[in-house]
Amino acid sequence: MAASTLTEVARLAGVSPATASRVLNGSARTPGPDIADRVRKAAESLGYIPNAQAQGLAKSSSGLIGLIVHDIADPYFSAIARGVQAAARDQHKMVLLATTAGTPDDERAAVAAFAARRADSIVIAGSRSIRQQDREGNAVLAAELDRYCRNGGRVGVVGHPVVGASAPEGYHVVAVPNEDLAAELARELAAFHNGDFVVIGGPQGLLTSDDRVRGFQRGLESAGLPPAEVLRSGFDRSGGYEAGLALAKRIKVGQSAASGASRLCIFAVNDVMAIGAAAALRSEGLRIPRDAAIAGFDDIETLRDFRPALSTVRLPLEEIGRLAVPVTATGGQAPDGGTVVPVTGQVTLRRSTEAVAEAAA
Amino acid sequence: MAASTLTEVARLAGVSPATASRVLNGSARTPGPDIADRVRKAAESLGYIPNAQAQGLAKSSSGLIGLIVHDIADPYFSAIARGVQAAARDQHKMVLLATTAGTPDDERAAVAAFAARRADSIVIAGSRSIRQQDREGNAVLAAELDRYCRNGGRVGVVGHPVVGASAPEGYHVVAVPNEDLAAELARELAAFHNGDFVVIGGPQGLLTSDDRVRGFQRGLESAGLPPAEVLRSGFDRSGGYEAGLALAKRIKVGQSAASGASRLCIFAVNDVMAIGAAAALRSEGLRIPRDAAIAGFDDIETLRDFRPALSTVRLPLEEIGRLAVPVTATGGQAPDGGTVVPVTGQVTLRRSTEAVAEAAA
DNA sequence: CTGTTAGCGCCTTCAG
DNA sequence: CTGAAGGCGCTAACAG
Repeated sequence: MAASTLTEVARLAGVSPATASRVLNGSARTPGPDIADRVRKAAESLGYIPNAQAQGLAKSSSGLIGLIVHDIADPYFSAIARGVQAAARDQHKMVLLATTAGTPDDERAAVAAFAARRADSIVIAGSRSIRQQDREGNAVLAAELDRYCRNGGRVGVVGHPVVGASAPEGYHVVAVPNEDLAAELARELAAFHNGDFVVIGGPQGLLTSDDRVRGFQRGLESAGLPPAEVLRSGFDRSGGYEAGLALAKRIKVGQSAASGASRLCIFAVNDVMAIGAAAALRSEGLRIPRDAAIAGFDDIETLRDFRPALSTVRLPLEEIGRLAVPVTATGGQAPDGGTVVPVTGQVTLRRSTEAVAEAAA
Repeated sequence: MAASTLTEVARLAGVSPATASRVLNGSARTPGPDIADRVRKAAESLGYIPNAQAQGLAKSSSGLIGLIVHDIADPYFSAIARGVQAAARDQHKMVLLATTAGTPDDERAAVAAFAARRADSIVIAGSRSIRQQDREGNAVLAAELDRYCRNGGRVGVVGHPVVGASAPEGYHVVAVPNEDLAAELARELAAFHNGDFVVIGGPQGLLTSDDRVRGFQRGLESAGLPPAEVLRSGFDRSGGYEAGLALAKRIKVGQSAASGASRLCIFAVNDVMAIGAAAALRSEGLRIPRDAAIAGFDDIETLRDFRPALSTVRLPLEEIGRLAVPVTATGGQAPDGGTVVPVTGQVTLRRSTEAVAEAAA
């Protein structure tokens, strides 16, 4: 027993399918009140549910928003996803989810799949990469996106424009001032921290990571300090953990050697990495902020109860997700192309970078 | 410039649409090697992307899996979502996301929307509720789901069967032994904890919460202990926080009064609540496990670095998500109806419930 | 093995 | 204000 169709409803109501369509789905004006009522009753009694596929085919639009993330279980992405979901709801659309682990080729496939489903818009949340190994992948992805745009699709990007994209009018980007915020963080830390600085960065070429590293260095410089050493690792917790392990050894050596060894200040380019690094230090018997200061970036909600409270840069993740959804021409003007929406964050210093009594050693 | 269609590809290749369809999309056997090649080239050069809506309409199936969660930013749900996503990928399907805050009426709407899109299956991850205020909502939801099943849809449910559902063959449930696991947790805690027990439960009527509370009480009983007092609060962090605040006051009073006041052991019915409660205690100057022991449930990954490490019951969340996706008849047998897949968890005792040196006070 | 003919369910001109 | 007709892009029975 398949779901009932519009035609069945129309027959039951004794009207034509066209009329039924007009009353049940948004048309100019609902026909004669009495007729309309009859149709609605018929629909009700049959438990009629319009076939969105058919509607989409006929109108060539789907009410779908495609969302691409690296990993939906990563709190950074799930926070953004919440925002996207909220925006989708406001637009009376649904969210189609794709996870790609950041692989350009998977992303391309996701875009193609979204295009196949005639998604009204696509939101790409993952950080862009310009690693050598991703060169070709990026090009193909850009081509796919361009085509999607040319066919009338809208794409929203969090953070950076898509590398190599060239359909100017289709892209909408939420610009996160990663570099500036990282610089500010560095300056604020430099104001009272007087030991060395170390950065735990993600893989070189990951734009978000690169921006934050660059910004941090710039901040140090503007505070009259030399650039920090940069450790490279994975952009996730385990990356932070590994780097943390390496740093822990170094710290311990330093402590046992010169008694004047200064306390290290570690900046991990995102909170999850920072937590990993902190866990590593702890596992080596070191304590924060006593033996080292540490700061992250993002201000992940789930991590706010972490102790010592993590210094970080607060990003309005949910808002970012909401803003990343392009406004498709539903009512008024045609969607303006090439939009850039700026958001801002806030340096948030907490316990993990507090100064400690000098006489620790 | 709309995307190119199969007909265009066929024309360019000099064959009929049917033939083109056969080679480009999965049919019995790809026609003549030479023809096939020609078609593929044509498709390539046009950048042809099949219109999934049209395919769906023709085949009446969509390659979509609907996922319903309370909140995608909640780590419990995002972990499950990751599993669902993985299963979807294996089935070459995409995930449609809906978030409902647990409101039966929103859930009903989501089911209807999924049905409209002809989702091949629907996964409901949120806890069921039998609160009085949800009675009617549940009934309507059940009706909607039943209808969806009758029309050939498959539904997978995490935890409990849908309240009031009655299309036996369509439902597939991943059975989480919440009650048994909570009982085991209680027994293990009772083995070495000798103070009072308190439970921070979610709203009465939330099945998952109820099960865990009941199980915990049963475990205490089997250990020869009286039942624990149960505090009711929201099923989220702030619920745990509020309850924690109340408990903190109580603990402090107890400590200042009789010197023999025993240490409380708090069981919050999920990790997020436990973290909230712990934060509350801390904000009142209390320390864990010194002033109170605390345990949660779920073993949320992001929370594993929390200190003191939280005792909890490990649930294979991602696996649960993966298992919750009904296997639709893609290759072999018709999907077996009314399946119940059991999963299991594991009591995991950590620092937050450790015994402390007696002479704390 | 390929081409032709019908729809899938709906929306949207166009007549009446 | 309503009904009839055509088509959205594709697949699935039939013919040839």
